[in-house]
Amino acid sequence: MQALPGFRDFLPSDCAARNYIFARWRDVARRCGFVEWDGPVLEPTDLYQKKSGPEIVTQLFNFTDKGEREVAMRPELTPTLARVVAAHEREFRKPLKWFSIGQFFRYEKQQRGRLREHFQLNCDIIGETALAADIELVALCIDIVRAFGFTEKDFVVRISDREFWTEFLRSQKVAPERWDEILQVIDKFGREPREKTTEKLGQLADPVLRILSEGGKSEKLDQLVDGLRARGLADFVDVDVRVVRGLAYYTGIVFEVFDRAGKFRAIAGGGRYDNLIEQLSDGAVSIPALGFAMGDVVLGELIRETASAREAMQKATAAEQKIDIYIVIAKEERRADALAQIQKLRDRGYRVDYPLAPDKVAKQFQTAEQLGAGIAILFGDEWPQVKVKTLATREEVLVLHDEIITRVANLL
RNA sequence: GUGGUCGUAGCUCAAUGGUAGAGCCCCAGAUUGUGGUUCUGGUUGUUGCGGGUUCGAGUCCCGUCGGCCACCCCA
Repeated sequence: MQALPGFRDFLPSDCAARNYIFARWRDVARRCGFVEWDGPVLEPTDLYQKKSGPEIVTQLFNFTDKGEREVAMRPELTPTLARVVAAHEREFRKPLKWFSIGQFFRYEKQQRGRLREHFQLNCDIIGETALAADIELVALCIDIVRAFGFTEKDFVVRISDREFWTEFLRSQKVAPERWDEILQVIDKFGREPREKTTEKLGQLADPVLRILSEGGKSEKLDQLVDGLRARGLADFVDVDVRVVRGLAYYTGIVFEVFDRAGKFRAIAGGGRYDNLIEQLSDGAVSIPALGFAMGDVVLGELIRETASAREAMQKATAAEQKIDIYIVIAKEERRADALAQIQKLRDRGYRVDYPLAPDKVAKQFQTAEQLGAGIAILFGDEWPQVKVKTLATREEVLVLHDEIITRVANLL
């Protein structure tokens, strides 16, 4: 038996890496004033079918439950967020700055960096129309990637604005019903043959291709970059109007994070979705919002393939997995005394381990070493004294058992 | 979902169509209370699974499942 395709087992080292990622996500988000929340892993399929665009539906991990309900494992958090905010927004002062770390699912053939399950950080700002919110969100996104040891040489945030395109389409007198379709074509630009793009755009082909090749400019995008420059983050961003993102609900600024080498899929992506909450609440609550998501899979790959980031992670996870004290029971008749001390040490907050079954002293020291213990305490013939050994220096001192705590406090 | 490619021990990989191996890991020892090194010994495989060709298949053919890559799509 093995795990289902696209689902991962997390062995201790994998879990350590995962916790390392979560810890940095959480730390930076909290540092920026975001508070953590979460929603259900299972949602009504309708939640996604209605508002996320038709593409998403074919890739849902969905089924009919025993109550004949059509349900789906959540593929993303934003629809849930919109629902929750619509229901509870009056309980909070605006703007809300919320983040969440959770597992998400999709049903599609897996590939590298693309599984059927992954963990994602979501950060959203709700109830603020000012561009300052967009700047804050992009800055947070940059700070989070930086927290893993990456620099402007390692990654870039490509920023665009859907309004840039909607204004263009309005100026070209294109019917609003066709906007989403044309944005999809722009999104695919570069992944599709040029002739196919031209054909789909029809008479819009010339102006659109001109913008795509010359690059677009807008006052809003300039202001956004200025805001980031004021924070010293301008080197992390590139304005690139080719970015529109696949989801239909985005209304303004959109952005994606890529590794500079272009080797991986997007590390993160997001944007403004000012109408989504109103749509999902059937017009009951109208409140602007924006957010981004960052997955653990691509980020983890980038960490493992970047020497500095990899070493930082290894150092942190090694330290996290180490224990403080290993208890060596040299004489089984001292086991009860050892356990009494173990309990005391653990109550003091030390990480303490010991052999569950009788074992040779040599083997016990080997185990102590392997577990990364700072010190070993040997219980044996010296009782009521014990030997406290600093493993790194091999120095050993005899202390009375009721002085262990103070001695240990000095050594660790 | 479509196409290509690969699948051998827990891991990394060997083996002209002719008896399935190595290293690492793990376990146990080196006269019984001291760890990173060393030495000795040991466990582990229906060669992913199921058919077929052949005197004989890990090796060739077909199917299937799984991994990887490209497409599709991207939250």
